[in-house]
Amino acid sequence: MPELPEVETTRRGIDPHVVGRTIERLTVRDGRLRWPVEPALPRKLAGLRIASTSRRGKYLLLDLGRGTLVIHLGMSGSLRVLRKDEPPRSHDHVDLVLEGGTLLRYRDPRRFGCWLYTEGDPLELPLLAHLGPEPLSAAFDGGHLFRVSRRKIVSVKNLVMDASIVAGVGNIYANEALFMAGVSPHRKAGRVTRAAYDRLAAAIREVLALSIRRGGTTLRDFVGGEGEPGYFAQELRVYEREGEPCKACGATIKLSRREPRSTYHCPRCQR
DNA sequence: CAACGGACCTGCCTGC
DNA sequence: TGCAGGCAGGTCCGTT
Repeated sequence: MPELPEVETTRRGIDPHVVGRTIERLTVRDGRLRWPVEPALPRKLAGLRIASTSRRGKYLLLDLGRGTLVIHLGMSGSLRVLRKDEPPRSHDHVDLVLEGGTLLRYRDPRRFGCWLYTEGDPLELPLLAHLGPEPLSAAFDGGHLFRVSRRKIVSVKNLVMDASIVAGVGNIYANEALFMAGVSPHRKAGRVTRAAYDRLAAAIREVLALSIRRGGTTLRDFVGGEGEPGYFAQELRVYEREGEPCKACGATIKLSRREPRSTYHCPRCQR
């Protein structure tokens, strides 16, 4: 479910409710996530204070002073701030109970997410260390995409969805950014020009930033930290618009399932 | 090393 | 109505 804008929306939603708060306890109802939640985690977290929140790609980081909690929402995860007496529902696998009447509740039906804790530098975890630049940082631009794509035969869409190339771009925003840049998702990455990569990098930044301003994209079940849906779905130009007219030229939006993920594009606007 | 497919899960929708 | 099949916002890992 969540790509970078949804994770950032979640971070912004929970931040004012959790920063400065002390962890009373961690309740793990079902620790069978992507990697099992370590049994010692509740003991390690109790009494620690949340100093700040941050994000790297689609990973959410809670700085606890002594260590860092690293949370990923997988395909179906969400985090919400709730009152402590709110009864848990199905798939509410983890509660971070805070002093003062609130808790941070993690729901993840598919259990593709994770809760990890490290006392070292979280950015040096193998999971995070190989991530490419943050798309909203100065380190990410068309030159970067051009350099890392030479001689590659994967499609340009698969290239920008590779987290080691650029962090946080998933299927929705890859489709949207390629449309905005006028680049066909099916082109081989190594054959895309420098000028097209300049447009694509700009489009990626633009679409992510705009979606964050809209609170992310809610297609089915995404909610931010305060339970609110995101409103970017109404601005999608190609994603899940198969058979509908292109908003720019009127041509029919095409869907291809020949790639691992559904790929939408306008055959007239994107070359 | 790059590229690909399978794997991990549940829910929801479609079509027979 | 039931059930099989396909699909969904992610991404690691093993095999070519």
